[in-house]
Amino acid sequence: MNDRYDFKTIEKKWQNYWEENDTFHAQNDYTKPKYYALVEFPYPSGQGIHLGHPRPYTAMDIVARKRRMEGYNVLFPMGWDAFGLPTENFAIKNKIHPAIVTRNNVNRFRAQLKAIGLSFDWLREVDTTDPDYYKWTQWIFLQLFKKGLAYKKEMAVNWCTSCKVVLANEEVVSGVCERCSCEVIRKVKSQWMLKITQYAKRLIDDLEGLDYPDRVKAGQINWIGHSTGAEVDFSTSSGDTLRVYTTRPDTLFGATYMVISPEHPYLVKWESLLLNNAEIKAYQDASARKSDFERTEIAKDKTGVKLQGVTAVNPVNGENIPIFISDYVLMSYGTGAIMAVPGHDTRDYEFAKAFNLPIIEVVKGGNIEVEAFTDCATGIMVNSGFLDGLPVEEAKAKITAWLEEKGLGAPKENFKLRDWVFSRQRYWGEPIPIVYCEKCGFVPVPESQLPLMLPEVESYMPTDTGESPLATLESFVNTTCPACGGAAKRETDTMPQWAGSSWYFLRYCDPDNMGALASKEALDYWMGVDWYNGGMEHTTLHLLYSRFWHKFLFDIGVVKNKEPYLKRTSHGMILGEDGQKMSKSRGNVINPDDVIAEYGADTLRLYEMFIGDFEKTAPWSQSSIKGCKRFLDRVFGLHHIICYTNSNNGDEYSEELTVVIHKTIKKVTEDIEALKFNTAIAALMTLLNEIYGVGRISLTEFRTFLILLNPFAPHITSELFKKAFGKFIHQQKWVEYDMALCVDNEIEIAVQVNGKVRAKVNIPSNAEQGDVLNTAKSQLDIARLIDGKKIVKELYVKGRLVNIVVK
RNA sequence: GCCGCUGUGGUGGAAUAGGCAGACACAAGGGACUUAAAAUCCCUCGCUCGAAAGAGUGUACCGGUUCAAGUCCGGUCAGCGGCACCA
Repeated sequence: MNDRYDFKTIEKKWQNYWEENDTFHAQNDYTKPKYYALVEFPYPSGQGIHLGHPRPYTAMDIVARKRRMEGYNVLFPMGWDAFGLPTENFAIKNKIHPAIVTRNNVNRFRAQLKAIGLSFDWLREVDTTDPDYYKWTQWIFLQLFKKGLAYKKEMAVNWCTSCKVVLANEEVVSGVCERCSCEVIRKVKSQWMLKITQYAKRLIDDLEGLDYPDRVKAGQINWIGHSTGAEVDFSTSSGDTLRVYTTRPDTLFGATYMVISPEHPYLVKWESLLLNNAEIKAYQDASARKSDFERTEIAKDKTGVKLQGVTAVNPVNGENIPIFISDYVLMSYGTGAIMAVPGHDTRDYEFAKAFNLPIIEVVKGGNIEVEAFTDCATGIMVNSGFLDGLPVEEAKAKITAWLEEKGLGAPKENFKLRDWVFSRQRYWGEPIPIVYCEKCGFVPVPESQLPLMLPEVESYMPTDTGESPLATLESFVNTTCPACGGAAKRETDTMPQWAGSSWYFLRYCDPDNMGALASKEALDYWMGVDWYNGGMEHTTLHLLYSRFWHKFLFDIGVVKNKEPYLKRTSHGMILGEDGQKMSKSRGNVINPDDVIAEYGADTLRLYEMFIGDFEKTAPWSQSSIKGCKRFLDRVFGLHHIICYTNSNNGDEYSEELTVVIHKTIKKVTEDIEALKFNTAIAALMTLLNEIYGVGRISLTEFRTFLILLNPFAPHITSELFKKAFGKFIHQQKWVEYDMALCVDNEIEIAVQVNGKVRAKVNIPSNAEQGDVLNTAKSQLDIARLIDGKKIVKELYVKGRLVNIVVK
């Protein structure tokens, strides 16, 4: 036998075997216990996979392979989130149809993933750009529309000047486009919206009981931004009332002015009463021109204009107070109007200082000469009439009840979450299946006509008017109204990339179903996803969107679980060798294809898992990976020391290895579940070192070792197992350990005097405390140290150490 | 500002539930084998003093609790990620 492990041949051989035999195809055998392991499907970019892809994929592959050996019917699928801008931009630039670009990219991705030896069920592959798939994306949209959760609205949207496309708030990062880093401005457009806000409360509440990392839950809760308070009506001199939302109704006595958003309809309605319309108009224009980002960037200096000609009345004390417009009040949150309490709100304080407005202390505890006092926990009400002397929380309840009684206000909860802007003016997305008829309004395309196919166009270029390229296609646009049969026009916007990924995990359950997004039986059996691993960057995007869609599908009876994912984990990023994010511009990109060519897929897998804590970022190292290669070469070399005769130990392990093997089984079994792949591998390395220390390995031991290593390094273990046992390792059962055999008979413990280790002694692991202490004290080093001293305390921590405290 | 997280050798990182800090690797140094190199094998490897035995010291910093603290508590500093005029 050649001593060097020929990974190129062997890995290819097993990949071919798995492929030809559909080894990892999940059968719809509903009698077996199921396990659904899911990883986020990739966007098949033109660059192929990068080193970040194999990390989560290998991790869940390890879980999937282990689960199969544990007897589960495992669904571990893969697909392509293939609609999207980069493909479209590439298509425009190179004059190739985006569908062809997609097909090429997908083929490359698939080949690359297969070369890693991932045990995906390739018979269940899905592609969001496949009409048989997006038919159901459109179908879900229609259900949303029918339930009033999809609506069209004229609104200021985030407009990327380079992509010429509307972006969701979530896609705007620091004022620039998440994808191209170009400027994002505000532009008024008519957009399809999804009412995710209607699910805001449930999206928070149902997080309870889900096995998600706290940082993910906290991220979503923050993003949804729930608050409770009250709405209060302020009468004004126009005769109209202005309604405000406040989380601090207790401070109502301290409200010395009001501020409304520059876009507030009050300004239009009462324009005739206002004496300084020119000034107001100038301010409105200035803030309209600012992007959301600019508006929040200059947060430091408060600006605004006082309305001349109208005033408001504070409902609790009847005081006349001025009304301002300022862009620190957003029309999109609450009522677009606030009562300003400068004594107890930092922003109001700044504004009051800038405009020299009165500041009244109504909560005692701080120093409002210096800054606003905002602490709700310790403050006591003052200067507040019937609220005086109450703690803040009691005052909130009392004033809210009072307002309700007087008909001036009511309790109210609010969310920062906004509805989901669902329109994109691009070609490469799912057409929105809606027809606009002058007579009937927005009419859904009949479900029997789905999929509404993406038509062929001459050019995919977005138009300068901001319309989708589909708008230039008269044969597509002009149609008849499904309701009245009259002339009508099709919607030409397409869906955002998040649409297809909001339900793809359902399609995997039954990917070829032509009559439903998946059969009821398949969904009932496979859902929910038992373990979903993916990136932190999707906390407020994909993860939130898909939870929303799933809840909707639950409400209309399509799925039986109100939550799609039972358990969510997140992996850390792989950085370049310089500790920076890998990027072409930094020149620190390492190509997985090259790594596989040089070291093999098993080594890549092993190193990706060994590199560090799975949940944290880790820098790649071209030299550290060699350790994993060496390990596998040494595993291959085990055939030199196999004891084939093996006559006297049957199913048992040898005396020298029994404990370390049981310990390793326990460690690997538990560490995989806890995402501690790095220490699981370390334990296998330790075991291998022990085996080489002993100098021989029995077939039973070899078998156990290979099974433990198999999820991490499936190719080499499949080969060695087949050679040694003539069987397939993926058909074996996972190995078990005996707790009683995880401890050595004799163990070494530390002996401390006053908390410092002064000696080590060997004791039987089951020794009694008294015997251990006597042994410890009889040690020369210890006897010397405690001689003549008074023993204050003696402790024995079983199996660990002895501590003798002396004075 | 708010929320979440992190800080351990030359490097990546270990350390159960408060119980021997540095597992497992990488790099480095020394040695064996080799004409030589690669590969492989053996040894050393936190820091200070010491030839060694050994002693002292050490988990960002300051303090506390404890027989015992990387781990728990209080405070400080530094860094990372997310949100950010949300009333």
